[in-house]
Amino acid sequence: MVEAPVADASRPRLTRERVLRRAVDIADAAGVEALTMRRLADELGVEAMSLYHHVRGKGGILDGAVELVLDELAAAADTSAVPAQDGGWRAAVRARLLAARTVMLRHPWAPDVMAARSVMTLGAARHVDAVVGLMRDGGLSYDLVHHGLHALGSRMFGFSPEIGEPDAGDQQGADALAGMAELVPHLAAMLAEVAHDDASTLGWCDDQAEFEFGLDLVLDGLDRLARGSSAAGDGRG
Amino acid sequence: MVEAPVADASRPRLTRERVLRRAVDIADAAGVEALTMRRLADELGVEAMSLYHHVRGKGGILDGAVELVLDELAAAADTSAVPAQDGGWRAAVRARLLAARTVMLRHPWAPDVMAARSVMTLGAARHVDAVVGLMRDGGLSYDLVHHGLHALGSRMFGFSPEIGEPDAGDQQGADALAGMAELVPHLAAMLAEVAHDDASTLGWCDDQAEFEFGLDLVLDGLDRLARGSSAAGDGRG
DNA sequence: ACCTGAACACCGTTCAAGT
DNA sequence: ACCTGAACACCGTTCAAGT
Repeated sequence: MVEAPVADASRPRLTRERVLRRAVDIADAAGVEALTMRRLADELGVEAMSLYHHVRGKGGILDGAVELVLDELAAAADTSAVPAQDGGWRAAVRARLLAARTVMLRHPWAPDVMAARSVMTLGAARHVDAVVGLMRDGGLSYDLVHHGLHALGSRMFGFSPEIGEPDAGDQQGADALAGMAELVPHLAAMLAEVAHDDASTLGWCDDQAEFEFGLDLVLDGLDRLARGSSAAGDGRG
Repeated sequence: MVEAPVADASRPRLTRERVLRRAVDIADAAGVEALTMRRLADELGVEAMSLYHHVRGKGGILDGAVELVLDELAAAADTSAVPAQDGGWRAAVRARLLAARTVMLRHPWAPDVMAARSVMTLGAARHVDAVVGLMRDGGLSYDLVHHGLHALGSRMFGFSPEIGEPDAGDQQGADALAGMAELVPHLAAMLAEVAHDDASTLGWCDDQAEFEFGLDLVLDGLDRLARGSSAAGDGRG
């Protein structure tokens, strides 16, 4: 009746790999705030302290979980790669970042964790390295590539943080804005018109379309600069 | 010898305003993670529970602190406003977002809090409304303005989250990258060249210059689209 | 109405002890 | 080497009690 306390076949040996996989699963299903040492241990059929034998604490778990996501990203980018000559570096970079996005959409917590613990991990560096390689092969100078990485910002990893604009279905945000329509007339007018035009989405914004719009704006700008046709920044220096 | 317990002249009456101001001070000086109910109360010479009579808990404090920062932003944007006709909407938007940036640089925690608790507050809506107004007056359609807001992303509020690239003086990131130089050859080569060229900053990147580069890239792209000269996004739809 | 002290339900983590 | 239980030092917050 009493369960065998250790070396049970129903509880395979604890492993760094198993710990991190389960951490990703929890974050996917319930968000990072639900990813606690005690819950993670519990789901693995173990005590919280046992985890410390396989990972360097909570921080190590977050870093390791992100690294698993970045492995997924690398795999997705490989399978959806575009032939280099087929539209040039621009199409190749575009395809890679859209592939990255499909992975990040499966792990919405990953961007937040990457932002909070911004260290240059191997997985992140490899992704950036691939993009740098594509741009360089396309004839961009390292200097322009460098500016380009900054201009891409978080779009580099397939997402763009949406601040200030309510998401599709954000009823609370919609109500709040409606309540202050007379205080923000331009914004209210814009949203009224856009919401009316764009019946394809439930709410106001099609995140995927907006991501691609912003991405193309940056890639087009870089392409133009690479060709030397015009200078960005006539305002200052 | 014993201090008067209440109505002491050295302890002015607790007020929502005083609570929020002190919250901003703590976050500025020690980061958001140092902003706890107990510490905040302590610095105000009061018990933690007293705060609940003036704010709606920790969340209300964070929201209120951000709102104070946005008030500062509005004031800074007003004083550095550019005449509308002087370079058109582009220069006016540019000036406002650079003004926003100077404020956000004084409160580096604010972007994180805004991202974490993304509700459309009055202060945020007013800032966005001003930008929409400038663009609209410049002749952009509401539809283009809407896309433009998404493309600007967090640059709207004067910052751009830097993921994956070590900051200036990030020795740990530098060491990490040096250790995997052979695994990320393009990235290593780029950084070696850029670091050599750019002797003006201590580290690799001049954040202000990169912010302006990205901002100008987006504004130029929008301006070009408004003039109808070329389409962004030849890749898809 | 405003403020307090004790307590509750959580965190991540250290430590000494088990096998 | 691996896992455990109790404990520590924190959190935000509820509650009943004070003035």
